[in-house]
Amino acid sequence: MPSPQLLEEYSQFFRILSEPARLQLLCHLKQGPTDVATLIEATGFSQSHISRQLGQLQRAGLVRCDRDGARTIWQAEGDLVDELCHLVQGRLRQRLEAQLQQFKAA
Amino acid sequence: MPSPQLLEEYSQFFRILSEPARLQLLCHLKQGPTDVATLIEATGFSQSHISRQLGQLQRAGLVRCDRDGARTIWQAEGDLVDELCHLVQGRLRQRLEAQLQQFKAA
DNA sequence: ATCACCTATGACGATAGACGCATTATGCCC
DNA sequence: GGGCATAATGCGTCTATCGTCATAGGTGAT
Repeated sequence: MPSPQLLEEYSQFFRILSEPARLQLLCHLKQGPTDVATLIEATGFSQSHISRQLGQLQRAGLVRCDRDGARTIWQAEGDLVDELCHLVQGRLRQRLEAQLQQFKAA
Repeated sequence: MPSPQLLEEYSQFFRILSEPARLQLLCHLKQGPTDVATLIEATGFSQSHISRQLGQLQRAGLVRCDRDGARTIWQAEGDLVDELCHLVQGRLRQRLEAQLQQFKAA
C-alpha cells in the first residue's frame, strides 16, 4: 500500500497530463525544438498561458529550454509521456471494442 | 500528431488519476474486493463522495462491482494503473537522484 | 541610452470539480 | 405492505485552475 505522500505525487504528475492544452504543447514539441511564437500560432493560446503551461511541464521534467538571446527554444524531454499514452491508448481501444461487441450481440 | 479528440480522451483519462482520493480508492481495491463501508472507514470520506468517485472509476473501466443484495462489492480491474504508476515512479526517482547530485556537486 | 522584442508574472473573471449534507431510490427481511 | 440498511443523486459551498489582459523584467540592436 503506497504512502499518501506518494499517491499525492502520482496524482500531481497525472494532473499535469490532464489538460489538453499541455498535451497539445507536448505533442508539438515532440516534432522538434520550437520557439514560443510558433507555439502561439499553432495552438491559438495567449503568450502568457503558454508560458505558464511550459513552466509546469518544465518543473515536471517533461520539457527543457535553451535560450537564444531573447528568444527561448523549447523541446520535449524523454519518452515517458509517449509510453504512458501508448498504454492508455491500448485500454481505450480495448474498451471501444468491447462496446462494439455489445452492439453486435444485440 | 494525434487528433485533438484523442488528446481530449487522453487528458480525461489522466484526470481520473489526478485526484489522490481516487488513487487511494484504487489502491484499497487492489488489495481485493471490498464493500463500501470498509472504504468509508479506511479513507474517511463521506458515503456520497465515495459513491461518486467509484462511479467515475467504473466509467473509466478501472473498477467493477458485484451486487450482494443491498451491499455492493467493488474490485479493481486490470493492471493499467499499476503499470502507469510504475513508469511515473521511475521518472520521479530519477529526478530526485538528479537533484541529489546537484547538492553533492555544490 | 533608447528602442523594439520576447518572456515571466500579477490581477482578474469564469468555470470545473471536490466534498459534505440531505434526500431519494433500491433491495432485503419480517 | 412497513421498516431497515445501503447506494445513488440533487444541491450548496469552497477551492483550484484555466485562460486573458496588462505590466514588469530581461535581452539584443541602433
